Parts: sequence; C-alpha cells; structure tokens
Amino acid sequence: MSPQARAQTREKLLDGAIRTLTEQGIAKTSARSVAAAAGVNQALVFYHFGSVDELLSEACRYATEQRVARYRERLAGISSLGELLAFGREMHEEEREAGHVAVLAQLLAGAQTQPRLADATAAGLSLWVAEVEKVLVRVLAASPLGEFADPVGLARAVAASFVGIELYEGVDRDGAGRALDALEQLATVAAALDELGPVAQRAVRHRLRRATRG
Amino acid sequence: MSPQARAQTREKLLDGAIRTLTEQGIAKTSARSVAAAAGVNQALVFYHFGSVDELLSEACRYATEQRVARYRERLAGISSLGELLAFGREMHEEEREAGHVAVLAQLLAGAQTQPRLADATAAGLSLWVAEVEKVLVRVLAASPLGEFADPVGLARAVAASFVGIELYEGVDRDGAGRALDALEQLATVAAALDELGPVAQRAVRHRLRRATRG
DNA sequence: CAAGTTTTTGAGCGACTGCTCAACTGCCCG
DNA sequence: CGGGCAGTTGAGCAGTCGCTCAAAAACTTG
Repeated sequence: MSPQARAQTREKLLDGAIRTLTEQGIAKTSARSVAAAAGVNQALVFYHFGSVDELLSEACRYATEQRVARYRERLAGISSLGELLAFGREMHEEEREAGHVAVLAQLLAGAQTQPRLADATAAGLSLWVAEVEKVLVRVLAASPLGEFADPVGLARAVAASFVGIELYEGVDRDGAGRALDALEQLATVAAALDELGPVAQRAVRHRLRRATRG
Repeated sequence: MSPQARAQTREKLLDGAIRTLTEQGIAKTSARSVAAAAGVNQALVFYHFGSVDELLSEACRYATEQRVARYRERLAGISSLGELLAFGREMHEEEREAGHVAVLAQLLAGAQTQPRLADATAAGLSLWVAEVEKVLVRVLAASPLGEFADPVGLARAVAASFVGIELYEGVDRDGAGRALDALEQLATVAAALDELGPVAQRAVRHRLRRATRG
C-alpha cells in the first residue's frame, strides 16, 4: 500500500466520525456507524486509531484545526462585537450541513464522563477560545470602554455560549435565532456607547470606574 | 399493591434516570443502568414508561419542574443582571452533585437526532426560559436603557449560554469560572450605566436611539 | 516473478442494548 | 378463605457494542 493510501483512509475515517457525530449524535456514534459513513471496514478504526475514543479525540482536533485555519483570515478582519456575532452566525450557517462546530457540542456532552475525550475536547475548544480572545483583545483595546471587560474570560464565555446556543438550535431553531438577534442588538448598543461625545464619554467612564473599583 | 407504590416506583426510576444521566452521560444511560441506580428491575422501565426515551422525556420534565418550582421565589427577588448571574452561579453550585441542570445539557445533546426527546427537552428548557424572561422583563423595565434590549430573545440566549458554560465546566472548570467572572463584570458595567447622572443619561439614550433605529 | 510488508477484510468473541413475556408476589374485594 | 389484579421479577430474544484475529488482498522491494 502506498503511504498516501494510509493517510487517505485515516482521513475518510475522521470525516466519517465527524459526519456521524453530527448526524446521529454521540450516543449513536460507534466504530461500525463511523466506518459505514466512511465506506470502509470497521476493523480499520482499530487498526488506524486503536480505539473509538482515540478516533473521536483525533476527529475533534482534526475538525477544529481545519475550521480555525479556514476562518482565521476572516477572524483577523473583525473589529467589533457586532461583527464577531455576525461572523459566528455566518460560519454556523455555512457549516450547518457539515456540522464541524456542532461536533464540539456532541463531544462536550460525551466528554463529561470520559476523561480521555474530555482532554481532547478541551483542547479543541481552546483553539476557538484562543481565536476569539485575539479578536476580543483587539476590539476591547480599540474601545474607550474596553478596560472594563476581561478578554480572557469573555472569550471563554463567548465560545461556551455559542456551543449552548448551537445545541438549543437543535431543538428550537426559531428560539435560537431570536436569541442571536437579541445578542446582536446588544452588540449594537455596546458599539453605540463607544461613539458617544467626549463629555458623555467622560461621565460614563467616571461612573464605570467608581462602580468597578469596589 | 397500593396506588402509592406505583407513584413511588415511578419516582425512583425518574430519580435514577437523572442520576444516571448526569453521572454516566447520555451515551451510557440505558434501561438497565437507570434501573440499577433506582434499585429496581429493568423491566419496570417498560412497564411504567413504555420505552427508555419516554422515561427520559418524563425525567426531563420532572427534573425541570422540580427545580423551577424550588427556585421560583428566589428568581422573583432578582432585580438586576448581576443578581441573575450570581443566582445562576449559586444554583449551579448547590445542585452540582444532584446535577439537575446538567440533565438538560445531556438531553440536548441526545435530542439532536431523537425527535421525541427533542420535544421534551425543548419543553423543559422553555420552563427555564420563561422564568428568566420574567426576570429580564422586570430588570429591563426598571432600567433607563431597558428599551434597547429584547427580553424574549435574551432569555433564550441566557438559558442556552448557561447550558454551554455548564458543558464547558465539565472539561475545564477554571476556564468556566473565569467566563462567569467576566460576565458578572459585564453586568456590573451595565448596572453602572443605569446610575449615570441625568445629563449623561440623556446623551447615552440619544446616541443609542440613533444607533438602533437604522 | 517471488518474497516481504502494509493494509484491508469478514467472521467471531463476550458484553451490552431495548424490549418481551411467563411466572411470581402481595394486596383488595367478595 | 379465594379469586382477581396491579406490580414485580428473571430469563431470554434479536440486535449492537468495542475489539481481536487469521487470512486475503494490495503494494514494495529484490
């Protein structure tokens, strides 16, 4: 067998794992169902990855790295909270059928009781967190009110919340849409605060300093 | 058998389902594992509920109604975003071992491909959404800036985000804690805006009106 | 072409799944 | 006391699970 064949089969299995995870859910993702989605024999899961958990761990990394790399440029162009939210929405719609983000939601659910999977999922999610953090650092640095928020914590909150909203969308698409609308509206409000005149700006900053000192 | 015995066994199974769901995850929740946690025979799952899915659906409703009823009074006393976030954190810590909220996260993950479960989960989550919405309506009505936010959408965003942060906590407790810190800080900022003097208040409102009109 | 290595396969193991069922228990009512 | 019945049980069925393994197939090298 050629060395490319090995990589090809591994890739088929990784893609099959991601498709199965998003189409059938973590509960129905098995060596046989993944192999069927990949169009190969189920024994190859164990030949190439050793165990199902290991395959899922690598699939998590594979899917996340792929997506992060794909969107890195667009993320680099984001300069406001509104744009960040709009980006999240667009990316989610683009990838809906491929489900490369929902993978994380399914794996997070499965990871609650499987330490091996928990590590891989945490690592995968942290790739997104790191990207969001970069954006937030930039956005907050550009905002006169940026000093009143913690980009590190917010990046985690944004990434985790997105996972939750994604799961919610699976059972109530309209509700999830309205939730995203409300958040975008909130981002608009935040942006408007940045554009206050100098007098109002100073009053706001003064009040915020007093409030966040105690 | 007395009619109370029937209700007793059902309750044992419902509690067993919730415990299994949170301790083992959706993937390892089966008629036998739930029955073992409940201390009864596995056949009773089918005698009393007809199927495992039906048991999980009822367990979702059972757990959510129980929790919402238990916290309704405290929710009624909340009058700011900061208090709402602090409440979420407290409730989560109180129930960590019982896991009555994490149930929703596990069920949401399982519901992505099981329509029967999706309905029950959506219904369960909507109980929380309704409570959060009441709080938000009150909080926003009391805030001079309340008109610039949509309580219906925000309630859904808050509830879904909480589910996501809960899942995130399962793989990175410190990260989740920092995320909650950042959100509380943000709530402090929002509260501070409410307490601006009349001149700054008017400037802010004027700017927000212009920004959210377009 | 033959020998050797890597990859792929189908069959099969024990354990588990959802679910059924005949048999059994304990209670109410005649 | 004796049916009748709600509730409970363990055994068992067909199917899937993770995983193993010997053998076949595909490819590389001499």
